[in-house]
Amino acid sequence: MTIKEVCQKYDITADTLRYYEKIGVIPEVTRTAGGIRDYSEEDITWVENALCLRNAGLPVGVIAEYVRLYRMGDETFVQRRDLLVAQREELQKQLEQMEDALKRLDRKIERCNQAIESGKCGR
Amino acid sequence: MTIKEVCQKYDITADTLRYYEKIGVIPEVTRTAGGIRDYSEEDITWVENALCLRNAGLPVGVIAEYVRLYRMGDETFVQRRDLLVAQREELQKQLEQMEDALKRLDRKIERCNQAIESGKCGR
DNA sequence: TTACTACTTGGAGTTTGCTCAAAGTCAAGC
DNA sequence: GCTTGACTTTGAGCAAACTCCAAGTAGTAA
Repeated sequence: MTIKEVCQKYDITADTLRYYEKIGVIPEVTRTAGGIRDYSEEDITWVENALCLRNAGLPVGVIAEYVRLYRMGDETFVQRRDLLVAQREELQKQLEQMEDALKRLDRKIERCNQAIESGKCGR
Repeated sequence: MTIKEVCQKYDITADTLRYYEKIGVIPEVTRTAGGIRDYSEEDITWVENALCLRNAGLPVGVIAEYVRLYRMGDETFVQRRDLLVAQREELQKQLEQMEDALKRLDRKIERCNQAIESGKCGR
């Protein structure tokens, strides 16, 4: 799969894909004889992993660190778990804050709607 | 309430509070005769509002726009509601992505734990 | 009055995460 | 063989959200 196909599939730019590879958010991608990226199934899986975690707000440095540990093999299971657990906690905290904000937005929306319905809007 | 007390209360820096005021994320704060900020109850409520929405990831520009509309009075209920609803949708989407990521982390953590328990770790 | 500290402002600097540009390389079609 | 277009690299540039700094002022304590 070419870089173009991958970025169309996931709606990201080729620059971002190359950037992720450069900083280790995904491992080095398979290349053709000519040096052109040719994403394998496994490469794609790494891309999906990276996008999922990035969309959830995990810093690229943390994801890169996880990938680095993963590629070091079986000795790093404990470190990997510790990293993952720490990120899980961060994410959980973030989720709670977002639920708070959602409630706050809902209350505000409700108040706006009441004002609009009661004809208050625009005097 | 002085700026120092406010930033201790909410664990943010005075620079951030001044920055929020400057860009309109909170309205202009009450001052003493000498020009020093003296946060009123209402000012504090605005600070809490700003922090809640910021912690949930809303851009400062959007929060500032809401504050601007709010201060324009009753004519802006419809615009305010539209802004809030749009942000609510963003937030909802983000929440779903984070839940996905949480599941992904949990699966990874589980796999690490199994490897660790089965003595695979460290050979 | 004189220190001293905490505040003030405006503006520059930092970090994160991309994003773009320049210059060169590769592969396919004519 | 030559052109074309998509790829390659390196490095600079950019936006968001702070964060820090310098220079000045305000209020208190001795």
